[in-house]
Amino acid sequence: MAVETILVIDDDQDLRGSIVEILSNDGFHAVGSESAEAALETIRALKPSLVIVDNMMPGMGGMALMPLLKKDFPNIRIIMITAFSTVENAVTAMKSGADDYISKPFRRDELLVAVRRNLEELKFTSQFLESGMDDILACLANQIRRQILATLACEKQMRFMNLTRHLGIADHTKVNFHLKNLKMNNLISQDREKVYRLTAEGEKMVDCLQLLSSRIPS
Amino acid sequence: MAVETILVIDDDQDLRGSIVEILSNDGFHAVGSESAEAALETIRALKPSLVIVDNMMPGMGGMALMPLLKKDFPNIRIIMITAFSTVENAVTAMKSGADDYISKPFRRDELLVAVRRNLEELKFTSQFLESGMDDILACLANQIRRQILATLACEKQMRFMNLTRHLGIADHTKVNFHLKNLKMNNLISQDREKVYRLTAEGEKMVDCLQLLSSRIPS
DNA sequence: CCACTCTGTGAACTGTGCTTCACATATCTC
DNA sequence: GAGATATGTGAAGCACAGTTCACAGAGTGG
Repeated sequence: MAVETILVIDDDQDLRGSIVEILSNDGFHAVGSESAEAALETIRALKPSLVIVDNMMPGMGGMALMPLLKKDFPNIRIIMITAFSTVENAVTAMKSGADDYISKPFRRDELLVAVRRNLEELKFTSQFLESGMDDILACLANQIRRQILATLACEKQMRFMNLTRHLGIADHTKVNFHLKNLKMNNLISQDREKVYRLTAEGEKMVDCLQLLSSRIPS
Repeated sequence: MAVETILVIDDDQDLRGSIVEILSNDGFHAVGSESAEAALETIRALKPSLVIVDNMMPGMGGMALMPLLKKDFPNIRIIMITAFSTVENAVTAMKSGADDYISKPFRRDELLVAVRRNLEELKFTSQFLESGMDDILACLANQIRRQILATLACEKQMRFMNLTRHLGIADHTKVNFHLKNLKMNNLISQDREKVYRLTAEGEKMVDCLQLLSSRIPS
């Protein structure tokens, strides 16, 4: 999370150099690549957050590169440089998978604005991809587990069979199954005396659930 | 959600009557029942929020009633009246599934405090059982669906194939599957021009997810 | 009109989450 | 120490979510 790396792909060395320079001066870690083919390796090595690519290049153009890129690195943002400011170019750029585009010729601040905007959006969307998210949400998407959390939030601590009776569930192994799940997700813990409690994270989730339930239309 | 209904089960008519009176005077809708057997029908009919039951009764005692009750109506709270204030009685009461207990003899305010506390906790825990909760959370517990939500939150509106390319997913039918799911849960909508957008509820969920992700430890 | 993209449906397959049952160890109580 | 209760494991089965594939009507552009 140090500095954002940006890869600039353009066969025109002058343009490429000047883009890299502009970005570098603005505090980004910018790297250039003179062809799409060469870029693929660089991307694999550097894992840039953002790629700026010219759509008109000898060999593989930007249009062809983008599907490949999106497929292997879905969370890399792509800004395409289109030849001239025509609606048509813009549309085709977006259609082939670009997240944004700028048209030649562009000013320094046009470039920087586009870059910053896309990095912002990237930060926003990548929040939703955080690894733990799936597990936590799947864990919460079960009535019994939420009931357990709610109960522990009220009673602070509880033993196994006590909890089972409290929930009115006949089969204790069923409760055990869900307790294990909650434990795996670090929402509850069990001390030496076998007493179950909410963890700090568990309490946070209880808060979140309360907030969520207040937002769900009845 | 009008007035909370409370069922009082006690074979002692004097005690039962006075409890019902105390509760009624405090604004609750209190009903009496003279045996556990008779109570079961009343419960089925009235769906009370809370049941107050004496554990020493001819016929089925409170102890025997509670597992039955919890099984059929897991979200009814049970307060047990124990004969005398002994630790032993309290423990066995809780062990057999009571949510709370009061010991004879008790004062008016002891009763009311216990009733209010349990109704509070009931309100809290029943939030977590809301029907829509399972569906929404299960819907959010999927990376692709969250990605779609995030994308729509950024771009406001998007067509099908545009979205598909943006996500970098090769198989469009896969995206379609998740879109359908999101639509079913009213998080996104589609107008006549086939443009997908977040619904109001979808936007709320995006907010919730953002909040959630900030609370999950990296 | 032909070709191509867009948008979507339905069926087959697969993995996994949840439940249930049978059984195994502790732990407590008398 | 014997019997009950508490706590937990592991395997079998079921249902369902997610993926993939084959296909099809609707639009669109040349």
